[in-house]
Formats: sequence, structure tokens, C-alpha cells
Amino acid sequence: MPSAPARSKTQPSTWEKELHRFIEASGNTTHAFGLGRLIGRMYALLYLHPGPLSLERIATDLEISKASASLTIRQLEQWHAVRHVPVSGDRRHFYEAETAFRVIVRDGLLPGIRKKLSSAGDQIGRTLHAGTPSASDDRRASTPDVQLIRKRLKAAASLHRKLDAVLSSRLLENLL
Amino acid sequence: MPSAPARSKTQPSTWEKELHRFIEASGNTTHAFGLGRLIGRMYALLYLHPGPLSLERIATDLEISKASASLTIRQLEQWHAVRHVPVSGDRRHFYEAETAFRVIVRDGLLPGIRKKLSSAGDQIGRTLHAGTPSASDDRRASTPDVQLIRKRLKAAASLHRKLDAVLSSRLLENLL
DNA sequence: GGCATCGTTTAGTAAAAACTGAACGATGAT
DNA sequence: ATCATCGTTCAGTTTTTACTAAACGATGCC
Repeated sequence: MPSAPARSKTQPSTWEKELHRFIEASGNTTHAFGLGRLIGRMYALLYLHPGPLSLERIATDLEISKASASLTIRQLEQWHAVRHVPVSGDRRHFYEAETAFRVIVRDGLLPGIRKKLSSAGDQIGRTLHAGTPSASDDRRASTPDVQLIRKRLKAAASLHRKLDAVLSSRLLENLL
Repeated sequence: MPSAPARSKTQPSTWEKELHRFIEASGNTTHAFGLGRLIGRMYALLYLHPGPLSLERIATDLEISKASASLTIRQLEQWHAVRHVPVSGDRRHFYEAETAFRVIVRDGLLPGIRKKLSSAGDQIGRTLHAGTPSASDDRRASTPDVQLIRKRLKAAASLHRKLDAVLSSRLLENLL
């Protein structure tokens, strides 16, 4: 019998293996939504863990480097998906998952989406503006094509406004 | 003066340059949402173009290969964002943008999101099931840790159900 | 002060995704 | 039937993204 290392590394039980599987699946989900695989894995790890975890512990558990852990944990913080928990007498950083999805959606997800949409909205406005007939032009001066395009741009602008209204209303968060 | 090519390639006007800029920005937007840059550029091109465009025309306008154009156009078709328009007496494939965003959201976007979410929901169920105390166990047999994790998993399952309900209701599409 | 430990930054590497060119099969024209 | 043209497939390449190792700065400890 080989001498066991100090760090307990017993065979994982079925339950623990299932938790690991859950973590991997979470990574796949976030990845499917274009958010990278690590962010989902890390959040799941913290979400499934009662009590805070140190940064290094997170890194070893997920089998990633400290650098990646540091980078990803800050993304999660930006999204309000994770909280930094100071532990007195310990210089290390501990983190725990925000379990109130409502908060994550309200303070993290929706603002992020709105920001991305706003630049799109700006562009719609710019293009629409570039197509407005100048004062010197007679009405009906622009070609039918340009008129059609402007109509479509207006429809896009309208969609953008409605979307933004839904996202900034508390409608969505109240449903969850 | 070099002899001009047959294909008219006059200097683009300010308006045309702005349209081009719009197309690029659309690509950035879709890319920001994890959908690839081409899909946004291509949809924008078609959206801004009155009347259908041939596949090759799309490729040359976007300065991409026919292969990419073919692949991307099919993605757009899957999302109901683009329609194939047969032109009698022409073997080429012509496409036009679906301008009713409502249709794209209902038939393309939401089903896609729901599909991705469902696999996540399955995994939650599996993990939860793996943690249910077996009948032989006394009640209170599982450790407090396991109980807490199960509680969280149930919360996740609840969120998933609510999300799915919102996405499958016609609430969202009616708002746009 | 010097030492040890932690998190971050940076520059480089590995992995993944996007894109292309060429070959192919299909379809219609002559 | 032969040829030309179009869209798709597939293997290979380029570009982008994700990740790491190592150096660094900061902070507490002796």
C-alpha cells in the first residue's frame, strides 16, 4: 500500500462525479451562449459549494492556472455572479456564488446586453441620418431604393427601442 | 487612363459608404452575442438590399468565398432570417431578408435558445436525481452539505422552468 | 529590514473557430 | 452527350480566442 499524500484524494463517489459532470455541463451551456466555457464551470463550482472558496482552490479544482482563475473570477464579479468574501486573518481571496439569480440578471446580465445593443442602436441612427434628404433636395428627391432602405432602418430602430424598453423595465426580472 | 472593367466600380458615395459601415457594425453586433461576424454582415446586406441577391453576389459584396456564403446563408435560413426566392429561368439561388423581426424571433431565435436551455435543464434534473436520498436511508441521512446543494439545484431547476415558460409564451414576441 | 505568499500582468503557446480553394456532383443549356 | 455553371463538401490554412508559465508587485510575517 503506497503511503497516501496528506491532501485527501479519495476515490470520488457517484455523487461527487455527478457534481463534476454538472460543472462541465454548465461550462458547455455558457459556451453555447458565447460566454466561454470557464465562466460557467467556475460559477457552477462556487454555486455547488457551501461556503467560500479560495482562488487557488478554485484553480486546482477546475484544473486551470491561477492566471485563468483570476481573470475569470473578475468576469464573474463584473456580472455580480460572484462575491468576494474577506476572511479575517487570511490574506487569500475567497469567493462565493451569488445565489439570487434575480440579482445576477438585473445587475449583471441585462446591463451587459443593453450595452451591446446600444452601440448597435447608435449605428442605426448614424446610417439613418446619413440617408435623410438634405434641405436643398426637393421632397421625393431620393430614389425609391433609398426610401425603402430608410423605411427598413426605421423599423430596425423601432425594434431596438422596444427591446431596450423591455430590458430596462423590470418585467423580466420580476418573472424569475 | 487604364481601360475600365466592364463591371461598374464607381467611387462609393457617402451614403454607400455608410451602408457598408452599417453592415460591418451588424457583424460586430452578432459577433458580440457569440453568433459569428458573417451572419450579421450577411443579414444586414440582404436587409438593406431591396430585392433578392444571388449567392455569388452576396459573396463578392461581402468579399468572402462562395463556401462561406453558402454555409452562412443556411444558418440564416435555419433562423428564418432569410428566405430563398426562386427566380424562374435562373438556376442561381436568390435570397431576401425576412423583414418581420417577429418571425425571426418566434421561429428562429427563441427555439434556438430554448433548445440550448433544455440540455442544461436535463443536467440539473440528472444531478438532482443523483442526490436524492435512497429509500433505505433514514430521513436526515444525507449530510447538511448535500442538503444545501440539493436546495440550490432545486432553485436552479425552478429558474429553468420559469425561463422556459417565458420563452415559450408569446409574451416576448408580442412586445416587439 | 528580508522572506514567504498571494494575485495580477504580460508575453508566449496551444487550442478552437472561421474561412478558403479546389474538387465534386447536380442541373440545365446547346 | 458535352459543356458550362452553380452550390456544396471537405481538407487545409489562417486568424482568433483561450490558456498558461513566469516574472512582478504588493502585503503580511518574522
